[in-house]
Amino acid sequence: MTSERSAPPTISEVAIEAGVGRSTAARTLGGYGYVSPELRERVLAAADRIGYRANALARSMSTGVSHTIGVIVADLANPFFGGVVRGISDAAHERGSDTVVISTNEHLSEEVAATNVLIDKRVDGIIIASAAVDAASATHIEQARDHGIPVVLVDRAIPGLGLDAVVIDNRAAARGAVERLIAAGHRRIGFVWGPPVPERPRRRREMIDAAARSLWTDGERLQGYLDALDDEGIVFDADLVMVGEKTEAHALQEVGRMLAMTDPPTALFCTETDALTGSLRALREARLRVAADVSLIGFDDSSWATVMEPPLTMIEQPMLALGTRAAEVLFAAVEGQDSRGELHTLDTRLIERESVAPAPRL
Amino acid sequence: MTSERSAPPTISEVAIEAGVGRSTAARTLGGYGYVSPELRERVLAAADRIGYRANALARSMSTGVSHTIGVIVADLANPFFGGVVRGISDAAHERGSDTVVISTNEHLSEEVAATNVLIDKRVDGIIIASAAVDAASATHIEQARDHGIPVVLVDRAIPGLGLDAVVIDNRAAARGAVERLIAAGHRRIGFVWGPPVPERPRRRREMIDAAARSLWTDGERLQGYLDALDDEGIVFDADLVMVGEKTEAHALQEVGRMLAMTDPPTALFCTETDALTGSLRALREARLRVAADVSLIGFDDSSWATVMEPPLTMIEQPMLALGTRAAEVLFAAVEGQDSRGELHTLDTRLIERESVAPAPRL
DNA sequence: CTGTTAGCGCGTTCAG
DNA sequence: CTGAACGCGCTAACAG
Repeated sequence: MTSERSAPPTISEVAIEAGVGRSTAARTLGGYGYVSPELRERVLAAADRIGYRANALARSMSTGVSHTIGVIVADLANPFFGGVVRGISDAAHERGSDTVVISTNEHLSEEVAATNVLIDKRVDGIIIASAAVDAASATHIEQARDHGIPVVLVDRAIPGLGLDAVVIDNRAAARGAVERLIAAGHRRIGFVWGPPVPERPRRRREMIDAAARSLWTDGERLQGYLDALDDEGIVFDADLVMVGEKTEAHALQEVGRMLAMTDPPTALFCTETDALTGSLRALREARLRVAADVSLIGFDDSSWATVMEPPLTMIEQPMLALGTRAAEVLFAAVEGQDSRGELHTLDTRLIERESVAPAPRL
Repeated sequence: MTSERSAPPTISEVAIEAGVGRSTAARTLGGYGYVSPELRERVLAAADRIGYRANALARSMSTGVSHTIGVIVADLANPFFGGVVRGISDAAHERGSDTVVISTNEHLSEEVAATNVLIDKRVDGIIIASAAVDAASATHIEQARDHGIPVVLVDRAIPGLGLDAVVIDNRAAARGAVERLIAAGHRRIGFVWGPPVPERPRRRREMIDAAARSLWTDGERLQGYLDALDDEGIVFDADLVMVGEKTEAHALQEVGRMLAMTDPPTALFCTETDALTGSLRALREARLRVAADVSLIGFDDSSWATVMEPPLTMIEQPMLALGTRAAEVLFAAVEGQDSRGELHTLDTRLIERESVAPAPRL
């Protein structure tokens, strides 16, 4: 109602309008130092009369804190990351900070660029679900720390780097799910979403290494799968793990291949949402029913798992909690508590529904 | 490898390290003005020797542009908004800007606070899926404009405010879906996700107004539903529209109520994802099958709609495109083009699958 | 308790 | 083509 599009009012203009010195205005508006009730009133009145809003940039310049944290994930449109980021931003908001989010498409180069941008913007801290799999490929993270910016990892840990990480126990979760399948009598269990390599590794070790090289969580989940197999003395069959591009389309193809084997899997463990939908489509194409013909357990509980026919047994990840916890750990670091790269592990839950049935008799 | 945790290096330190004047360093590092190749080299070398990174805050102070845009949505964890925000941030990234996102839980008060924060941070522009339903409740948006910050609306328009908005044609989309149902012979069609009022309005006008008062999209979709009914001369039955809290649990309850009527709906039009899952659960509880017993069309195509049994017919919204388009419109405004509050309408698509079957004979 | 003064790090005149 | 000086809006020590 006042100005048209001139420069926003500054604290000096408020001071003039109120007829006081700059710093008196600054003190009341900035909420620090002492100022008499009368002047205080005058300043406040003047401020909103001319529509004053503090310039947070200028404030950050002086104080050195931006009240902004940075978040780097692979893809914000992925509901998992959407949930995590929401958790982070809620916790940040509670502490008076805002959140800038950058998606990297799982490319390390974009992650490095994103980190630099956040350093430039002088964010107070960074939370990152990194595509880096070892310390060697995480120099950009150390660079942030060199600039005095605390970093905490979320969803994915990076071994060897002394960094705090908030994660779930992927290995134990996977193991639990596969054990559930084995308990139902299954011995041929497909693993959907394996290492993204063109050539199928034949040896266990190679398989795990290949998976881990791509993504920390992938390696852990595959490990858990093997743990369960080992415990029950089931021999590992490399042909039962999906290999290649991690897309729904390719999962469809790989599961189709498995189903066509002479000794096909009677159960499937899907480590990701797209792996699950791909598997479901493969079953449909093969005219096989969930549970009745092939049992199934998925990762990342989604609302729709409930309304499927039959309802799907899933491993639930606490997405929001991963985010809020990561933010809490970050703020602790921002406030000076330097910690020794702990691994903060949150619980998962196997939600049993009806997609696991007893294995068919031989 | 160099500093421990001292203050980040400034441009002056680079100048000293390179043995040149401050502004020579500033010119090469800032990429403006002329500087001899030799000195240029020296400066660059010195810069990365001491790990210099420009302070974007200081730069913004001088230039007045922050290379940051703000986004306000109801809930980032909602896959729809996740997609929209991803689209926005991709487009912004392409133009060298970053994105700070704030969730408001659909509360106007939080939206106002969020707007103020963004004004304070001097973002270059704001994109907002507003909870405001009319100009009177959107004063915070005008305030942003008063501060010279362009604003564009996404997903939801606000009538009466001369603001650019990037939306889909909700009314036409809803109408198309309902017409499809009518074409299949249905005449008793339930509308799931109606006005969130405790008391069920009996008159059409009241019903629409109640819906529109809560959310612009809700009003439009209900209008489209009525348009289709009118066209085919089907009488409106207030008992076929859900009323009350917009949650999956309540949808379950309301659809259960409809199904128990003496003249129950033979088809359901669900305007939201949670409305859809709620409806699906209600059908399951009533031991009714999708298509065979009750036809169904949903809004917001999701990957899982494909793997349901039967696959679901859905209205697809271009989430990413909504975002990228909104960002483009915003940047046009940032660069000075002032436009006259246009409505940018993107296309939706009715994806026909198998959840619509002919209505049962009477 | 209030006003004055000096920076924060960078962009941008303006002389040399 | 290079270096010195001033200002962006605010905080923070300092006198009065």
